[in-house]
Amino acid sequence: MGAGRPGYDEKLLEILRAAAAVFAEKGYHRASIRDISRATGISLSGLYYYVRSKEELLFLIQDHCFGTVLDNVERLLAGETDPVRRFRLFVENHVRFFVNNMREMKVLSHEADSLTGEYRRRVQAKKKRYTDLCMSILEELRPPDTGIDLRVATFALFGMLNWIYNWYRPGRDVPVAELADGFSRLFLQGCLSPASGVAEAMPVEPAPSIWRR
Amino acid sequence: MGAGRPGYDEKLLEILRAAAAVFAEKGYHRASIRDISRATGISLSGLYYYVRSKEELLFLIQDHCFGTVLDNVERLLAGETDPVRRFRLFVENHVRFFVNNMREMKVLSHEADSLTGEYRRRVQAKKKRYTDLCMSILEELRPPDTGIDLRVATFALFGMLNWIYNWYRPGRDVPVAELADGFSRLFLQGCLSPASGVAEAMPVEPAPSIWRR
Amino acid sequence: MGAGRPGYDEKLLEILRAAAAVFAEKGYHRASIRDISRATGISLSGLYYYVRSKEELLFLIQDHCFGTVLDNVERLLAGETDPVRRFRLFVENHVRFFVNNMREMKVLSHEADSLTGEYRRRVQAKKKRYTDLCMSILEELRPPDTGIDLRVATFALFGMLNWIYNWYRPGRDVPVAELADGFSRLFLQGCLSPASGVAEAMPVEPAPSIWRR
Amino acid sequence: MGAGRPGYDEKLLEILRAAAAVFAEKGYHRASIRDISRATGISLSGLYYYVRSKEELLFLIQDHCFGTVLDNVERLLAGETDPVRRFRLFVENHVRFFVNNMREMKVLSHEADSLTGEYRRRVQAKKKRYTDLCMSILEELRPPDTGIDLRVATFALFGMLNWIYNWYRPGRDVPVAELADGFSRLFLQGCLSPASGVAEAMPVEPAPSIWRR
DNA sequence: AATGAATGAGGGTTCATTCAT
DNA sequence: CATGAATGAACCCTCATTCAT
Repeated sequence: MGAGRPGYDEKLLEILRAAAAVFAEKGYHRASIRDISRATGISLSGLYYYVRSKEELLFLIQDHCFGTVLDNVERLLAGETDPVRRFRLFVENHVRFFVNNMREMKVLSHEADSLTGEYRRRVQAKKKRYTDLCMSILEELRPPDTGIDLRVATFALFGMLNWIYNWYRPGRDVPVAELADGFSRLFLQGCLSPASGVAEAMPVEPAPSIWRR
Repeated sequence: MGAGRPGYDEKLLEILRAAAAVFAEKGYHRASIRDISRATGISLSGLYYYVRSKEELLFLIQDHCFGTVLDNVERLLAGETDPVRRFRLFVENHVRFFVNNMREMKVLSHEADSLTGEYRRRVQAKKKRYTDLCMSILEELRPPDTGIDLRVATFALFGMLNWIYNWYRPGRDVPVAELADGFSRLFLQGCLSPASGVAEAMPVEPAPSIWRR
Repeated sequence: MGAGRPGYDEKLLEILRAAAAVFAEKGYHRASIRDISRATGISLSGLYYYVRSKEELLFLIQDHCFGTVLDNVERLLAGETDPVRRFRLFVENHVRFFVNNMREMKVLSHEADSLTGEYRRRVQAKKKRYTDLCMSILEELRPPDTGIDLRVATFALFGMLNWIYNWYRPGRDVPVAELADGFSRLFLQGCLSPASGVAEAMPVEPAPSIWRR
Repeated sequence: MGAGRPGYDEKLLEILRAAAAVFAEKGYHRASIRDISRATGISLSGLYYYVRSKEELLFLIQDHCFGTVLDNVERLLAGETDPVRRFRLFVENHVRFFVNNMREMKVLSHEADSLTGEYRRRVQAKKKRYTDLCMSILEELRPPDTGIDLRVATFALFGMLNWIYNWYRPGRDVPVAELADGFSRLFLQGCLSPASGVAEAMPVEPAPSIWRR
C-alpha cells in the first residue's frame, strides 16, 4: 500500500516480467533459473521464495497473460451485439496485446506444450475459453454458403494473429491500428465475400515424405 | 538406389527422420542425443559418425525440409504465369507438405531460432528465398487499391499456413485438399474483394502492459 | 511452573519433542529445519531464538535423553546393593524408557555419530558414564569362570536393549514388563549358568570380503 | 576373464566397495556422490555410467551384502541337522561377516530405512528370508518352558550381533572366534538353562515421557 | 563403421542460516 | 519474541561431446 518499498506482489510481478523476457529470448527450456536470477538481480535461491519451481514461473506468466487478455476482451465485448463490431473488437484486443507485450505473447504461443500436469490443465482451460469465444463470434458472423469450415477459419485467424511475434518489428512495420485493421479486413472479406470463381480447386498431388529419395 | 546394404546416405536420412520425430515431440532443447540414439538404435557415439553435433542435426533437418519445399514449389510454378494459379499452387504445395510432414514442419516453424552462426545463416537464406517468392506472387496478385500492406498480407498468409501444426489433426479435421482450398479462398477473397464498408476502423486504445496493476 | 503463558523452557521442550519426532522419522540429516518449523508451527527463523543451530537441537535431545535415563537409573539404584537386583533395575529402567520414548531413543542410538566437537564430547561423556555403570554392575554379577569377556557381555546387553526400536511395536509385541523380564532372564542365565558343553567351539573359516569374486 | 584391465563388473565392485566405505563413514544421507567420486577417482558423471542413482548405489551394496551372507549361511547349514550346531553356524557366519566387512555391515544395519520403493522391497524380502531362517533355527532349539517369547529372543540375538559395529575394534577386542563363541554361549545358555529363581519379576513403574517437567 | 567408457559444464532445487524489522 | 525475505553453498543428476579401440 505504501508508495515506497515494493511489496511481495510487486516483486513477484517484477520477477515474472523478467522471466518472460528471458523465456522469450532463449526459449523456456534453454533459459536457466540462473539467467532469471541474473536478470532480476535476485539470488538464485532467493527466487524460490517467490516461486516453487521453474515450471511454476512459466505457468504464472501464461496464466497471467491469458487472464488479462480474456478479462479485457470480455469487458470490451460486454455491451456490443453487432457481429462485425464484436469481431473487430476481438481482433483489435488480441493484436494490441500481442504488439504491446510481444515477449510475453511469444512465450504464450511458443511454450504452449511446455507445461505439464495441473499447470497445463489450467492454462488449457483458459485457452479453450478464449478459442470458444472466438469461434462463437465467427459463427454469428459467417454467412451460411461460404464453404469454409468454421474450425479452419478460426485457426486461420489465430494463425494470422499469433504469428506476429515471428516477423513484426514495432517502429519498422505498420502501426498497431493499421495492423489490426489489415487483419480484420483481410479476414472479414475473406469470409464474407461471395465465393468468386477465381479460386476454383486445383488437383492436389500425393505429396510424399520430405525424406523420400 | 543401392541394392543391398543401406548406404551412408540412407542411414543419415533415417537418423534425420528419427531426429525430426524426437525434436517435434519434445522440442529441440529438451530432446537429448540419447533420445535420438534410442530412437534410431544407433549408439550414442555412433551418431557422431554421421553428424558433427546436435545442432548440425537440426540444421540438416531444417535445410532438407526447406530445400524440398523450395524445390517442389519452384518445379510446380515453372511453367505457370497466371497469378491466381501461381498463388494456388504455392498454397497447396505448402499445405500438403505441412500435413504430410507435420513433425518436420513443426520443427521448421518452432525451432527457427535454435540455430546459430553459419547454420542459422544458411537456413535463413533459404527461408528468405521462400518468403520472397511468396511476396512476389502476392505482389502480382494484389490490386493496387486494397489498402492492405504487402508485408502484413504475406505474414498473415504464413501465419495461417504455419499454425497448422498447432491444431490440425489428420483424419478428424477436413482433408488436405479442402484445407488448402479453404485457406486459398479465404486469403484471395480477403485480398481481392473490393474494400467493403463493413470493416471501417475502430478506435484503438493504448493497451498497457500485461503486468500493470 | 508458571501458570498462564508457556514460558521459554516449556516452548523449548515442545520444540525438542517435535524435533525428536522429526529426527526419528526421517533421520537427522534428511530432516530439515523447515520440517521442524512445520511440526512446531513456529516460523523458520523463530526457531533460532530457542536454538543456535540444527546440531544444537540434536545435542539438546541427546543430552536430555541421556540425562533423564542416567538420573533415573542412579536414583533407582541408590539404595540397592544386591547385584542381581541392581542388574534387573538397570535393564528395566532402560527398557521402559526405550519403549515409552521410542522416537527419542531411536535418535539417541541412531545418530550417535552425527554430533561433532564439544557437543559430541559432552554426549559421549554421559554415554561413557552410563556404559561404565552398566559394566560395573555386570562385573559384580559375573562369576569368574564363565569365560565370557566382560566388554563383549556389556555390549551384547546394550545391543539387545538398543535394537528394540528396529522391531518392537507396542500393542502388537509383548508388554514392556514382559520384554524387560525376557531380556533380563536371557542375559542373566546366559552369563551365570555353568558353561554347558553344548556350546563348544566350532572351526571358524577365514571369511573373505563380501566383494570377492 | 583377462588378468589385465579391469572389466565393467570389477569396476562396479570397486565402486561399491568405495561407496560402502563412504556411507559407513558419513552415513548415507550425509555422504555425497562427490565423496564417492573422490574416493574412487572416477569423475562425478563417470559414476553414472555404472549406477543409475545414489539410491541404486545403496541398494546394490545392501543387496550384495545380504545376498552374500544369505548364500553363505545356506551353504553352511546345508548338511547340518543338529539344532545347536545349526545355531552355532548361523551365529558364526553372521559374526564373521560383520567383523570382516564392518563398513558394509554398518551400512546394512544403519541405513535399513534409507531405501524406498522397489529397492526397499527387494532388500526387505532378503532380510525377511534371513530373519525367518534365524527364527526357525531358534524354534527347533528352544525348550518349551523357558518363558521367553520367540520374537523377543530372535531380535535380542540380532541386537547383540548387529550392534557390533558400534563398539568392536578388531585387534583391540577379542578375536572373531572368541566373539562368536561368547555370543553363542551367552544366548544358548540364556535360552536353554532352566529358569532360575534369580530373575523373578520386579515392579515396572509407568515411565513417563522423557520430556516431562 | 561403430562403440564403451569417460568427462566438464551446467541444470534445477534444497538447505541451514542470517538480519532488519 | 517472532518473522519475512534473502543468500551462499552444496546437493543429485543430465548433457553434448570425445577418444581409444
